[in-house]
Amino acid sequence: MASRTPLRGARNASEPAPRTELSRRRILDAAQALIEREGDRALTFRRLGAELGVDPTAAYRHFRNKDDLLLALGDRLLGEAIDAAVAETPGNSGWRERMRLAAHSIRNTLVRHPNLAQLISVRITQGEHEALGIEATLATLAQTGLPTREIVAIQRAFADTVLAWSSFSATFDALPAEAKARDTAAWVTTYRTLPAADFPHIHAASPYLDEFDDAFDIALDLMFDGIEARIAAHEAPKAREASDSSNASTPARSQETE
Amino acid sequence: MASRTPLRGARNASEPAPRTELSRRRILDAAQALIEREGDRALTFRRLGAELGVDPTAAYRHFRNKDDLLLALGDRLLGEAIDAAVAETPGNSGWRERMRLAAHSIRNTLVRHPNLAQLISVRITQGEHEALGIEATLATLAQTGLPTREIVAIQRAFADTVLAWSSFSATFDALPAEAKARDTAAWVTTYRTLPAADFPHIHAASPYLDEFDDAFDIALDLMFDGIEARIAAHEAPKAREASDSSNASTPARSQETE
DNA sequence: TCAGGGTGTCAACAGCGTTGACAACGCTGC
DNA sequence: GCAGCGTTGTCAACGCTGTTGACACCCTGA
Repeated sequence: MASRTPLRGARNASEPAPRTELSRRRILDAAQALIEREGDRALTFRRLGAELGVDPTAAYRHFRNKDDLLLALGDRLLGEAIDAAVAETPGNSGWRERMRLAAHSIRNTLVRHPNLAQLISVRITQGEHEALGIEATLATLAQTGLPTREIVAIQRAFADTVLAWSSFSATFDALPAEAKARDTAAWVTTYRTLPAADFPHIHAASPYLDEFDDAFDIALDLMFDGIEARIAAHEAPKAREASDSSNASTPARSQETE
Repeated sequence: MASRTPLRGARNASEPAPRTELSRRRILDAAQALIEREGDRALTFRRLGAELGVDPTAAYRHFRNKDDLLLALGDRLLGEAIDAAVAETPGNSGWRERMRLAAHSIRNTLVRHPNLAQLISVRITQGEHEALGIEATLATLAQTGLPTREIVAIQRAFADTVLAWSSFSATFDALPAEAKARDTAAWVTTYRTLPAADFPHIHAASPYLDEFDDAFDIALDLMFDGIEARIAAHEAPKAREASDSSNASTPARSQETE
C-alpha cells in the first residue's frame, strides 16, 4: 500500500531517487517487527515483501535464503539477550546472584521470541555480543577462586544449560493455550490418581506434585550448590591438610586435576 | 506403485478383501520408518501415502491433521526413550550412576529423532511410559534419604533439565555438517584470538576452551554434586548438632523445610 | 435387502521457498 | 558525456506443502 506502484519512467523529480531502498538492516527490522506483531509463523518472504512495500523476492538480493535470514535474526536477538543480561546484573553482588540474574535475563529474552529461540540457542554466533557474555561469566566465576580449567568447564555447562532451558521454556510457552493448560493440569489430574499399589513413590509424592510449576530455579540452585561444593572441596586442603576422617560423602569429583 | 490401482468391481475372490488397510498403528510405523530412513523433513502426507501404497489424504481418516500425527509419534518415541532408560539401568548401582545412565539414555533416543525431539520434550504425554519413568526416578532418589518434598523438587528439575538438554543436543546434532563443524571450530579460531586487553578472562581461559566438546556430563555432575551437598546438609544435623563454626560456605538452601 | 457410516480416491485450493529472465538504475573508466 | 557493468527490484513460474470437499466403495447392523 505504501509502495509507489508502477514508477516506470514516471519518476517524480522532487524525490532524490531512493536507489537502495533495501538493506540487511531494514529487512531485519521489518522481519523482527513482523514476528513481534504476528508471531513467527507470519515470517514469509511474501509477508516480508508486503511489510516493506517491495517485491517478495527482493530480499533474496540481501540474504541467500530463508535460513540465512533467520540466522542473522538470531544473531541480533542473541546479542540483545546477552546485552540485557549484562546490563541488568548489578556489579556488587556475588557470583551466585549474578549468574542467577543473567540466566533469567537470557531466558526471558528468548521466551519473547519462541520460534527463533531454538534456532539461536544452538548456534554459536561468534559475534561480539557473545564474546562479551562469555567474558562477563568468566569474570564472575573468577570470584570463586577455583582453578581456571574448572571455571571454563563450569562456564560451558552453565551457558549451554541456560540456552537449553531457554529454548525449552520458549517452546513450551509458545504452545497453544489449550495444550499448555492441559499439560500443566496433568500433574494434578493424572498422576495424583494413579494406583498407589503400582506407583508407590508417585503416590507418596502426590501432595507436592503441583507445587513446582517452574523447575528452572530449582535446576539453577542445584548447579550452584554443586559449584559451592566444589569451592568448599577446593578450599579444604588449603585450610587444613586432613581433619575429618569420613571421606565417603565428599562431593568432589576426581577428574579436575588431570 | 504397490497399489492395486483401479479395482472397481474387479475384486480377486481369493483375497479376503482387506477392508481396513490402514490404522493408526500402521501409519505411525510407516511415518517412523520414513523419518528413520530419510530424516524428518521427508515426513509429508504425500510421502507417507506413497510409503503405504495409499492415497496421501487417506491418513486424514485417522489423524485430524499433521500436528495430531506428530504428537502421536512423539508419544510413542517418549515411551521408547523411557523404556530404554529403565531397561539399560542396572539395578544394583547407586542413585548417581543410575540417574546419569537414565539421562544419557533419554538423550540418545531423542538425538536419534531430532525434529521430533523438540516437539516431544516439551509436552507431558500423560501416558503410561511417562508415569513409569517418574516412578523409577522417584524410587532412585529415595535412596538419598532426603525428605519427600525435596525429592519431588529435584525430580522435576532433573527431568526437565534432561529433556531440555536432549532437545538442545538433538537440534545441534541435526544441523548441517558444515554449520556444525564451523560452530565447533569457533572456540579455537574466534575466541582464542580475541585481544587479551579487552578480554582478559577469555585469554586466560583460552588453553582450555576446546577441551569440553560436550558439556552435558559437566552439567549433570554439577547437579549431582548439588544433590550430594544437600544430602550432607540434611544428614549433618542428625549426626551432631553444631560442630563446625564456619557456616559461611555451607551449600544448603533455606527453602526446603517450609 | 437396504440404509448408514467408515474408508480410500480424486481434484483442487491457497500458500510456501526458490529460480531465472528481464528492466531500471548508479557507478566507473575512457 | 557516455558505454559498459554490476547491483537491485520486478515478474512469472515451478514444484512442493497441508488441507478440504465431493465422490465411490465396502462392511456392518437392522
